Amino acid sequence: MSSRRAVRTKSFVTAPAVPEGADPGRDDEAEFHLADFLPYRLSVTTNRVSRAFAARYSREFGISIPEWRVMAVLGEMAPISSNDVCEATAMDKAKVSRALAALLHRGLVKKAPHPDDQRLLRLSLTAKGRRVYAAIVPRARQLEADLMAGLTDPERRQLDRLLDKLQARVVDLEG
Amino acid sequence: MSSRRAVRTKSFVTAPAVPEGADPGRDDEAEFHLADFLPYRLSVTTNRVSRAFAARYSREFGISIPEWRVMAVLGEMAPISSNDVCEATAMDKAKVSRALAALLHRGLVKKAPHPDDQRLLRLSLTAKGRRVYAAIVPRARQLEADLMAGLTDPERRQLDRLLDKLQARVVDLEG
DNA sequence: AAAGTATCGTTTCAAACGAAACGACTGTCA
DNA sequence: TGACAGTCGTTTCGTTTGAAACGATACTTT
Repeated sequence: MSSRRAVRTKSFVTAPAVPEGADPGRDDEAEFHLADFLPYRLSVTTNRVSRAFAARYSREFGISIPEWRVMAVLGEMAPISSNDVCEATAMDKAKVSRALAALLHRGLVKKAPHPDDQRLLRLSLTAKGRRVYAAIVPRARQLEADLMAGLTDPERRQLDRLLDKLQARVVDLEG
Repeated sequence: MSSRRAVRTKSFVTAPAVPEGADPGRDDEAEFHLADFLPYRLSVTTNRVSRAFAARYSREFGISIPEWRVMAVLGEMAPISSNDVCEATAMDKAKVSRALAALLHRGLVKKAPHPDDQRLLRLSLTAKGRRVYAAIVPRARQLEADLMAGLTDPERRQLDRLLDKLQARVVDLEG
């Protein structure tokens, strides 16, 4: 693959690659190409992945991604509080609250007051919720496997490592 | 890094790691950990990157990410149509239309009718838009460099390759 | 104990979103 | 030519989003 920039098939573009204002004689400032810009590429790829997964979860289980995340952490470490869910899912509390409302309404999750601190909830899956969870987990694994099918094992480990590094880096950048 | 699962500092969790319903005796079905689930990790990392970048663009140039993307492709290949912008930015036409409205309003972009096809727009940066563009591009490059600072050159190339592969893969998954 | 501060989860609010409807224009086919 | 189908960009509609306000509970300080 020489360049990532797609050949646009139906375009009337006839302009030179260098915009009017630029001095074509010198290019110490190389052109900027959005298609090669990592944050852009990261965003596009990730959004596509999220959309594809959301479509599957919705079609097969009638569940959204925020709801799936909540179920995932409840299946993993219930009983926990809403705040704990926030931390474990990297979602803000409003989003978690809304996802929980939907899951409670559908009887997949139950909440009880925490005995020692009335501000906290004790959230867990219901029996029905556990059944759904048991059905989703293998499906999620399968989808992940499909997504990673083009990668070798060392590549997957590498991707994992690289995401860790970016993650660490962006935490600085945010502050 | 042995495990990615964070030690939650303030939690009342006392439940066993294996949920009630599971049979602790056999674990042919290994536990599922959201924190190790690639689509989740991809999403969290990317969203953080996007938020960090959005904050910078907004603070330093008063511009949103959709607006920045539109300016980026216009700086790169104006004059083009709105549809061309859609393709080049991977945004849907409504989003592009709204970003354009804002940029037109601020005098950073101009639009003209296409002479051969009255349905099409001929979009390009204004002189002011080009000045802003010239200011943002190096800044974007700098932010990208900051983000990638923890990676070696081979790692960056590898990340690029891996994103390409995922991208190719997810296009299948979507259909 | 009373007052002041902090935390938890819900709700409100305005902004941003994508899907779909739309008007305007072009190309096709009879 | 006239109908019909397709494309382009805008707008509308209902949903989702995060920030902030909120009531309720817990902790701290006096």
